[in-house]
Amino acid sequence: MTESTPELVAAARLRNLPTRLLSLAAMHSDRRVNEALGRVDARKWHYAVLATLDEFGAASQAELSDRTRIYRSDLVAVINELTDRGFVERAADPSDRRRNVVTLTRQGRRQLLKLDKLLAELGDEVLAPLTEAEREQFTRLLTVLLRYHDQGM
Amino acid sequence: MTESTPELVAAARLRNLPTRLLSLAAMHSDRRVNEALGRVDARKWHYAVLATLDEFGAASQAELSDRTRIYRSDLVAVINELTDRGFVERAADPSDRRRNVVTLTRQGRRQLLKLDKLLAELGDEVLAPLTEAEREQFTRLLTVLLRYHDQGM
DNA sequence: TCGCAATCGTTCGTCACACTAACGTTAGTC
DNA sequence: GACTAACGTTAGTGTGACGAACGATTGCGA
Repeated sequence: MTESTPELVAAARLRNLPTRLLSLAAMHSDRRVNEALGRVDARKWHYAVLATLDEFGAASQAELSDRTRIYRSDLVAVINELTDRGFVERAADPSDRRRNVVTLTRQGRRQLLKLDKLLAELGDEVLAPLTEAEREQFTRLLTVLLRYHDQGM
Repeated sequence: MTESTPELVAAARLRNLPTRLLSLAAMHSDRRVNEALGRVDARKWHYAVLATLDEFGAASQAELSDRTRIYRSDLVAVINELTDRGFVERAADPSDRRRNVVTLTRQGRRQLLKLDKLLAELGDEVLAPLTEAEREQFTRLLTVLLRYHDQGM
């Protein structure tokens, strides 16, 4: 009814390889998130930008890129999409005409709240099999890893 | 000396989003793994196939695909690469001429041991900031997640 | 004050990866 | 002996991370 594949098991070496587990888990998680966001015509970059603007106020694209880890080149399209949807406004910075100032609109803030809820649900869904304590432990460990490698964060 | 970027911090909402942490951590990990394997002219699929053959013996490509999660279509190229390097042999299965039988060679087993060591080092490197107990906890949590979502594994 | 280097936004292109579709070949089934 | 299903293979799609180059602008040092 659900799956016709025999569901063969992987080799022990693979099952115990932490880098592989991490990769597979992230794939699943990403897929879920992308699907769910796609259903409301959003992408995770949208959320990243909206949340950043909400927390730090209007910013240049360079700053947004640094904070969200979105490449400057890719950020262009993201801002385009957000302006098309009326969630942000892009204007030339009068004090430095190389820059743009990206501003969160009222609709943008509303969308942010909507995505907040959606992503919270998704997080619960992805971490469903973990207890509350385990979830905290999990995010703590991930944070430690990121802080260590990536000097950012 | 190392980084010229100001290293801006991300928004709190993003810092606490488990799906995002997972994604970022996996990206870092994958990148390290791919780089390291690339330096010895390998890919992670190579390891997956070699390990599977070592553990379960000669197999058809369909079975390898099921066990390694590599798509049948992509597996073709992987087996090509491995035969080019002399690590596996591909022959028609006499008992079912639709299938191929993929066999691990002596060189293949040697390569597997080499990759074993390399990946163990990489695992240590990636999980460096975690204590031994935390590492076990981490892989355990990942396994729980995978087992829950993905009915395979 | 002039020239050089750096920064910003933008466009274009690349590379790898997950994933689908279609197809010829071969095996089992009724 | 026709139909269906599995196998390996080819080709193609979509996306995401990433790099190169460029015009416009700014700041800095000679």
